[in-house]
Amino acid sequence: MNAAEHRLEPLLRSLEVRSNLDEADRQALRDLPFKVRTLDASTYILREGDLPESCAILISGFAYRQKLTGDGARQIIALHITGDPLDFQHLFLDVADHSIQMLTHGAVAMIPRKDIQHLVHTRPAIASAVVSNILVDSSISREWVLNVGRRDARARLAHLLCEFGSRMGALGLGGPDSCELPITQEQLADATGLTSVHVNRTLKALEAAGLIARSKRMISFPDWTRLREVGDFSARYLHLQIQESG
Amino acid sequence: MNAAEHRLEPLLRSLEVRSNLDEADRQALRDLPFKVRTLDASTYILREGDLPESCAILISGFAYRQKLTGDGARQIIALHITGDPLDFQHLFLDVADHSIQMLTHGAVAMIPRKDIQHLVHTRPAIASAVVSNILVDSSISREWVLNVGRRDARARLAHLLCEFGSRMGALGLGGPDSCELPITQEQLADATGLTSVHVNRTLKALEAAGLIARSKRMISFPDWTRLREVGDFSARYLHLQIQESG
DNA sequence: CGTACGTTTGATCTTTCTCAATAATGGTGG
DNA sequence: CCACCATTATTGAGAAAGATCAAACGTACG
Repeated sequence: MNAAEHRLEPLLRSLEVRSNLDEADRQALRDLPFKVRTLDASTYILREGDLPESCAILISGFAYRQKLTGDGARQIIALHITGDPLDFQHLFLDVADHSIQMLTHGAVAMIPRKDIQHLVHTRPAIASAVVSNILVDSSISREWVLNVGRRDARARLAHLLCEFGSRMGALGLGGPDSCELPITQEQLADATGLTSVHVNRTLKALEAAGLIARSKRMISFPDWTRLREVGDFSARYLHLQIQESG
Repeated sequence: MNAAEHRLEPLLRSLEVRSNLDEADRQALRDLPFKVRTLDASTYILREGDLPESCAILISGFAYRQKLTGDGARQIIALHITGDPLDFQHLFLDVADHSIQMLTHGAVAMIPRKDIQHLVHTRPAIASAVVSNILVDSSISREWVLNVGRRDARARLAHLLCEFGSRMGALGLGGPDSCELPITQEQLADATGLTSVHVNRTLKALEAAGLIARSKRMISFPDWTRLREVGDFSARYLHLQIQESG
């Protein structure tokens, strides 16, 4: 990363995956006031029940959304990567209905609600980008319901990995056949509605079948085509403007 | 229902559950051009891959959203009741990423995209109501991920029934302890990620425990408090302005 | 070099699925 | 109103995916 790069540049890249902004829109976004908070892994960005007054944008690292059942079981609801807006929801709703936590060390830009609201009201292209972002998050949630509800462990994990790889690829993070995946097997279990033990066994099976390879916090996809088949993955629901191989 | 009632009145009631509209907003909505389509149960309103040019509002009956896996397993992603907008998503995105079907016989009002878009651009309160509706659907999807991913069959079904009862109650459809539930056990299975056989057994168990009672297409809740406990249900994620007992 | 966290493995148990058959139920034409 | 058909609900028996419990193994880091 260019040391002099504007801190909100990842947000622009993320929005421009799906929406067209002109130079004035881009500049208006760059001119937003914001505070950067550097956060360690597992720090809460937002807690269920909060009434946030500013909007968090993930400008480096990874994060996730989660909900808990009454008896403490955890479900990860979404994964987020550098550039993702985490909080557009609270431009329109008051109470947070879920929590957001850092997955890795990273940084977040906090932008006052009213400043983004002002841009949304004055710049149609930005309003459209904001709502599109909200809608794509919503589409991903629906796909997760299908994934958790109707696919077996093998397909479920393969699908999750395909989604992650595709989204990383669309943002230019990670090469065509490998990317960073800094997540524990327990978190993977919480994202897929499985047990960490079963995730471990299923991951090993995928690896033995030559569909993935793991090392440290990286994952690679030696046979992307077959991984997509196994995971029953089609990228349509991600609404990427350029439909890629994944 | 008043025979002379405007056909879009259910939409107004639905939006006003969460958003404040003034009389001019209401009139602008009533003045929208639309065509009514009467539809039988299981008719498709929208298919995955479509590029809809108009926006469907459910003005009577029930509908559901669904996605299919590659090998034909079905997951119901959302249930919709009279008054629900089914298609606000396509004011901003082009390709449908899931299908919508009628659950019962009913009717839909089709409003041209551009006419709603015009209202959204000129009436902030309507824009806010539209986006809030989208966000609440999104919140419900997240809760469904948790429900399907981390609750056992008993809790999962109880939760779904609580959600349905609460939403019906919020719209004034159905009394405090019973409402219409015109859904087969197979559809209930597809909504919860279970099998119809298991849904049947679980439903009977809930009934034997005195938590629900079924007859024809009605369901009643003899012990709402305990049903909420069993279903681990809290209505926060529905973002109802008036927090009710459910 | 020890502690904490994450991964891996084995053995056993449970929930839920699958397969298969039977009973209700609702709607239809006569 | 009745006989018939299609759909939906119910029940039983057996199988399987995944959970649970418990322990050992690696690895990073202070």
